[in-house]
Amino acid sequence: MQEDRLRFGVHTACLVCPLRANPNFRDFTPEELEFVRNFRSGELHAGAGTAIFNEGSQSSHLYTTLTGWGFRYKTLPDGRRQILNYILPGDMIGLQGALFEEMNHSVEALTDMRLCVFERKPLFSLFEKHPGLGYDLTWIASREECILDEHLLSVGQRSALERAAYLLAFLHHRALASATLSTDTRSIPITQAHVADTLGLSIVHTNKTLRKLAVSGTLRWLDRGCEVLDAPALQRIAKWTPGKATARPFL
Amino acid sequence: MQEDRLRFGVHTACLVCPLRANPNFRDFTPEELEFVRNFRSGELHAGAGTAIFNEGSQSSHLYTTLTGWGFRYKTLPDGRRQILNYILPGDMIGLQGALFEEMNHSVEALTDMRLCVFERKPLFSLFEKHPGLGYDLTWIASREECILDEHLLSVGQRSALERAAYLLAFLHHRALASATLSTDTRSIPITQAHVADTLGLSIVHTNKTLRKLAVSGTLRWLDRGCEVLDAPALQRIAKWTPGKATARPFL
DNA sequence: CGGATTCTTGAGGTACCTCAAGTGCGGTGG
DNA sequence: CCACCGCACTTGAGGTACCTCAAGAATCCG
Repeated sequence: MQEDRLRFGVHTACLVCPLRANPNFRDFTPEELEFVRNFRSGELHAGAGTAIFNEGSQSSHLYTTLTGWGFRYKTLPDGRRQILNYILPGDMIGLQGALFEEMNHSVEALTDMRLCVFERKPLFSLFEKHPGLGYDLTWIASREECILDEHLLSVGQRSALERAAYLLAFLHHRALASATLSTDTRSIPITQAHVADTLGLSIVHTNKTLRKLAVSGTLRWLDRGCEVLDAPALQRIAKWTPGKATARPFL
Repeated sequence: MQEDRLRFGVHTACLVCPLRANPNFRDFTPEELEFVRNFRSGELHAGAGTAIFNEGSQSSHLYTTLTGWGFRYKTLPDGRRQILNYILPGDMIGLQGALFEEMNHSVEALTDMRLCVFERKPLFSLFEKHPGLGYDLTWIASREECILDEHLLSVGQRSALERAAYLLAFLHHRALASATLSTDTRSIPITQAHVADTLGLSIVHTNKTLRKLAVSGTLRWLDRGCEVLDAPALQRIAKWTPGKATARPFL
């Protein structure tokens, strides 16, 4: 929450961008790379627990996640919180704030995060000069929509057990796809309170539900984290299968 | 559901497009209008109840809604259905199908609909030749994302009464914004089964909840339709306020 | 007029909630 | 070093919001 945990770092070149090394992401043409390098205005470090965006605020920046985990959420006036989606390396943050007047959701860092910073203003020139990148932005927005569709199906129709299984299968799948699990701690860095606020369940019931999954051997709960042991079993319980992955655009 | 209720109509010019006459939508430049006219490949009439897209299918077309109501939904293997969002005049259908391999939701017509048909293939040239229209597509995808965020908050955190109030306030607001209420029948053309599948509630409980709203005088339920009598009251119950409207892009 | 669909209402069940207490761990300060 | 605190997780007991089953009334359609 503390603003002082946000700090801007040195202007590292895109050439050493950890995302470009990842085969899950698509390559830029040299011209595109050059444009993005200029578009980019710096790097930001956000400590775990830091607020990156607040609902209702205006923003002159947008970010691409380089490392770390975060989440998007909305709240009701009385404090009820709904987590909308999680943010992993390669994900863009704040596109809504760049297109509309203000953000209508908040973003918080789950772990320490490294973010690539872009100015909001030259966004339109991106569409003018590099139609391919404009296309990518539409692609990115559409992909987020797909994920939200699936979450809505989950919260609206699935039982507590199915929902929990879906969420962890989903996060596990995404972590693998952005190659954060193999390199990093191998566990998903969330608390049961996060799971509860994602699934629309109480913390108590979330705990009992996760316990069931743990005794069935499909996952293991650690302190403030979860390790998925049997992803196919979780997918079967949730009646969910991940979509086929294609080379993702980013930035 | 019957395919024979889908029929392609004559190629009416964009010049008489009912959306362009609506002040809620933004104007095209003459060049953009000319491009869109060529991009457009015809018009489609879909009868009430017709399936326009099916989850998992591939599509070579995308549509913009000219008149009528529809809805997007996903289902689980055992038949549970989640309605994701409603489709009104000016809304685009099938963008996901154009960007990804296949559709991951279905679309069905709620009333008779008139749709403007576009080919999927020349979509990229839209980004190349008219950056402004490419920007608009990103805007449109982002707006859908905003709506889904709010729905997710609703289904995950709001009580049955709040959810119902939110949904009807939301639909009422959208109908006004696309000017379908004043001209048309003035009522929202859905059944209580649709409301139930949107809110993640059973039909029985949905009925009892809507009844409460009806006796409090905020709405009236007609046969297969709903008339909103006191939109501000619904918004207060739901703890929701519509975002400020700006001139919307379309096509 | 009959059949299908939608809406309505009651009665009983259950999945999830709230309240309440207790454990274990990591961090902080004396 | 230990005492303390706060946070995350755990577990039990009782309550309630919503569900399922069932049946009836109203409306539309062929």
